[in-house]
Amino acid sequence: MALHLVGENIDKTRSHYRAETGKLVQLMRGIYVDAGENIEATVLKHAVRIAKYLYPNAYLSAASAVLLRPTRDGRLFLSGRRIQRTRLRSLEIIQNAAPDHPSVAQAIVDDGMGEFRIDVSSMRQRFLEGFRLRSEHAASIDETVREAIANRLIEEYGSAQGAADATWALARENQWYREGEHAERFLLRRPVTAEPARNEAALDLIVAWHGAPLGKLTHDGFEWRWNPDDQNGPALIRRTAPGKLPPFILSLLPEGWLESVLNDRDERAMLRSGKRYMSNITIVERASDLSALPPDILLTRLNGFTRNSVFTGQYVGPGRGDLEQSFERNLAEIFERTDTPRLSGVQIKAPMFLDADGTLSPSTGKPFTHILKPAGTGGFEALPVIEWQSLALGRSAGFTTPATALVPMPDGMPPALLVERFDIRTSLEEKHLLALEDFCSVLGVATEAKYDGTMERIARALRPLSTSP
DNA sequence: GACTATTATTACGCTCAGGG
DNA sequence: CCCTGAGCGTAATAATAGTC
Repeated sequence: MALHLVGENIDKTRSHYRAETGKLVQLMRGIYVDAGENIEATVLKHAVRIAKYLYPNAYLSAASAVLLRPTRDGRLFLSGRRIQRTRLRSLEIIQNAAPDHPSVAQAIVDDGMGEFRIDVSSMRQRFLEGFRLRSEHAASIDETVREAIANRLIEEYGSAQGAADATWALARENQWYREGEHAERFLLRRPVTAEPARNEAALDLIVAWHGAPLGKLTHDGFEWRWNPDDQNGPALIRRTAPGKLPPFILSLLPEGWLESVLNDRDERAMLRSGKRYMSNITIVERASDLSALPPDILLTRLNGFTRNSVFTGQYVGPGRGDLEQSFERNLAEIFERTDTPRLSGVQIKAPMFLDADGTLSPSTGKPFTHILKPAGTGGFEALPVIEWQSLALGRSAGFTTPATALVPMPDGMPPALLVERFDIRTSLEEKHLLALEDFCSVLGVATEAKYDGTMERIARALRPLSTSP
């Protein structure tokens, strides 16, 4: 590792000591490089990382937003609150003042020291930046790059007029009227040449509900896009914040324990590593994958294998094993396969399948009919029993509750709670199709803010959506 | 762990080049 | 000739790397 940043991968005392003993060379306050290596090359290689370290609030703009590295002559373009020029050896970081409401997206950059995220100008923003007057940023966008951006915009918005309208919307917000006008003229004047430039990092996923495609979810390296198919069913997935993952999809993604177990870097990696989700949703890369996945249909009911609220079938899921291996690690292993359903929610849960002879096994490659909630550790051992108790109380008070049972667990573990899914079909002929949506996705609230809501807020959000308020 | 020195941030004023 | 926008410098202040 050739670059050392105080507060990121080295601490201030160590960096000072190593600089004093000649092992490191200080370039600027907080920025060090190995003394033995080619300093010029190191600076240029990690230019974006250095820029983010120095100016955490600025975003990459103009040519740098396209390249995600400095230009050939060593210039890196940022936009932020103020104008600032910083020179580090052969690298020049040029910052200009950002407009009031810039449109930025996140890009993922890997300079050999690991991936990190940085804000960059969106396509529309970049296009407008190219028409700024007397700006070095604008000059960095040459004719071919401008042409490429225009093509991407036309592709994204369907037509030159659509792209011009979208660009105008952003221009108006920032009072960049002159730039908006130039951009429109550029888009409408030129003959439309169809040369779809595809990004290697792009992702093209099919989202299906009960096995039938609902639409396409694409990621172009910067932003998510949701394109629904023509259909007459309910609009299950609404796109609220442009460029972001639709909240409905976001609410299906693993969180808490499962998220840490899967160890996926971001939403893209998560969606690529899993195929099956709650609410009868499948997300796959190829249409052929859809038919290969088992349909989630409830054929064996739990009450057939329950006596006195205790499960009487055979549990063949993961156990604790010998002392070395923990149950959580064994459970995590079933999620290594992409056809194991993913569950949202913070607690530990496992997707299970109950077959006709009462065998309860993980849903890997099998239908997902029941949810197993094992006991936690560190004071949460009794949670399944408490949850079972609450459901039983609710049932006797007249509430409709799903079928539940306590499952005796192997290796001396406390019992787990088994809950029957009520959102899946009970036969192939069944015409009722259900989907569940949590209020995070209805309200468009980040999953971290899950427990911050109020009843009033929920009621207000529900009223305009409901057909029988 | 506490003090010192450097740098980002902010506001404001000045200059320069285009445009009307 | 004036107005406007981009870029730069300066001074005061806040944050934190550097130093002991």
